[in-house]
Amino acid sequence: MTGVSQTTVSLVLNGRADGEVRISPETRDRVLQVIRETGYVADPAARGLAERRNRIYGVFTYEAVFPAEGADFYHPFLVGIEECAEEAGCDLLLFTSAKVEQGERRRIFSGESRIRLADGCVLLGRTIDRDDLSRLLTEGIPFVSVGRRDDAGGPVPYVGADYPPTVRALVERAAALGHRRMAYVGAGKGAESFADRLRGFTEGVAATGVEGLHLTTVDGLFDSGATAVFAEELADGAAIVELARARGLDVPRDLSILALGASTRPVSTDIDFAGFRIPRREMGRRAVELLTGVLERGGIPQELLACELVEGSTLAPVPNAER
Amino acid sequence: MTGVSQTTVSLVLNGRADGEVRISPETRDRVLQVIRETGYVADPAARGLAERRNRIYGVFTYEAVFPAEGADFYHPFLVGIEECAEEAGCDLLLFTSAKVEQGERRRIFSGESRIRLADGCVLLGRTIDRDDLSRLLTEGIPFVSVGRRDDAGGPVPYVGADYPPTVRALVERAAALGHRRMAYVGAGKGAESFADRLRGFTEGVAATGVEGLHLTTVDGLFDSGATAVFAEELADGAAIVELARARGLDVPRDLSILALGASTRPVSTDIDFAGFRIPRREMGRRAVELLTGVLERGGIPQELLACELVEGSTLAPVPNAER
DNA sequence: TGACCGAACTAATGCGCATTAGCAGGACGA
DNA sequence: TCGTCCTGCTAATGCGCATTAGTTCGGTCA
Repeated sequence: MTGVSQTTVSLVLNGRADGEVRISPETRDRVLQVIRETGYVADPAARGLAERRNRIYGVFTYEAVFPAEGADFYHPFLVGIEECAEEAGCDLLLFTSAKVEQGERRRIFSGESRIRLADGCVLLGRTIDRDDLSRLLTEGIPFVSVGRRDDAGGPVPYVGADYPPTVRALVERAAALGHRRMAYVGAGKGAESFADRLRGFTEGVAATGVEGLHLTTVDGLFDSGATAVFAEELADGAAIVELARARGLDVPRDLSILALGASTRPVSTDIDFAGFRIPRREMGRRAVELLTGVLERGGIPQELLACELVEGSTLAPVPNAER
Repeated sequence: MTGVSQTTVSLVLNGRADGEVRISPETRDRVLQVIRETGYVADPAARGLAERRNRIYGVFTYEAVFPAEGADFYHPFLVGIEECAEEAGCDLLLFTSAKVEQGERRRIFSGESRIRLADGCVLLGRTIDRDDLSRLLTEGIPFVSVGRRDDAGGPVPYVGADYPPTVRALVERAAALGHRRMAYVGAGKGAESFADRLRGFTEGVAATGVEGLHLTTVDGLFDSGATAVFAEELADGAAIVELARARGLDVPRDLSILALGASTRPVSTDIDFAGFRIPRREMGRRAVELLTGVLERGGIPQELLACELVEGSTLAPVPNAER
């Protein structure tokens, strides 16, 4: 339509009137005019193939991004991810095609993995398959995990929540209120986040010189003599409160309960737990920022963000305690 | 590595051992073996370029897909969309790059529209720009709107909620309870959904022979003598309840209030309104199904799904009414 | 007048795949 | 012995762009 070559249009479209190549202003205007009239837009797929980048950030989750029911642990992360992707001018790709079989959870590398459609990828999940992680590393696919991850055949890029000092601070806070016997209820392993929380608890106990117990389940909790309980997740905390009340105990007068972070399981409680706030939105934002950095400069970023302590109403001084 | 051509690998990869082309079982197995060993996966971008399809469904929303605050009107739609995309084996692309300027809402065609990255697109929004719609039509981009849309230079493919008969049924229900003077509060235009609700109200009023008023705002509502109020949105209903109570009115004893569908605005109320349930999840699912149909067979599907009436606790008989 | 140069473009190539046409070689029938 | 057909494969092309290496043409200068 303009009588110029495809090359010229491409050049004009990308504003490449710099040193190497030159286009006369008249030609440029003419091309731009036609582009405006016809509403021509370069095919992003072809552009991506040639440029070797698609301006797409992938978001991988093992479960549905949009959960059908109730409280959504991952939502705040996604809010941050979307905000930051918007600023970066990238689209977000949700790997909904990664379903394996009915009932099974998604897999990053399942058959025709379409992960390479994205320039890079943000990984979301309480745990992430170690094989998936190590394959991502060996294949050199740029990614950032939301949540700290142990090495998987090499260091994993992540932005996590800094649980150990946070939990430790909570232990110290409880100790300052006179608690001398505390219990951590939860696996303390499996997910990195659980291990980190238990570690913080252990450190805090050591630092304050109080007695610390680690119980895998609530069994024996009420006979343990603990006056402060650290629940691994919010849902655990809610369950413990229920049990305590059923035994006629008052929370926090008779028993203090601290919930370590939000819950990855659906839970409905309006208890204002003492504990901390995971900076989920910030983590999402930061993950995208780090991913952008990885794409531009490479590297294996590893960051931990501080959690904000929450006063709550489930932590009280030990009555008649000798301070 | 196998000593065969790229063509052969492509053929094996796609299981194209049918009529036209044939590959000997030995060769096939050898190729598959190497594929398994190396973990080779075809580049989806190149594949997309050649195949002219990406197995990506786009999701366009004018606001953030993951809203930062509170109640999320669009979430249930997205649940359905994700479910169905998963079944179709497609990935979902969120057009987060479509941001124009700080504070402005997204636009479908802004500069470098990347919408063609998707094979087709699902549109979500209370209203959708008419120019955007008509351009989608003229450019022949496959899409399905969630929510009925008026023609925009041609019929628009959509799956909507069937408001008119639903609202009409509510009017009849109110009439059966003795209400003889009813008011519709809301613009009744702007969005197709509002127009449809008002239309249903008007039809219902005509069919039952009661008096019907249309008020754009709540001004004058309490002097109108209406005993049943139809609020255009949930948020309006909540506001009206507040106002009524402030005037010392009891809902529903003194005034019945019906909320027409959920709210596109954030609202926090735990009132169990009489009204109906918009089948949002189903609409999301159906939109993806229809989009798949459009991609395979073309056409302009237009569907309306029935809404389920909700009994609620804000609709009561008129006291001392002559039935 | 011819060598040289820069400005303004374009031809050609490649990105990594899918697809089509065609080729080599063996079997088979006449 | 030759033509034909079938099997099993590959060369070549194109998808729509970005990019590189020219090419053309009109000055400029010696």
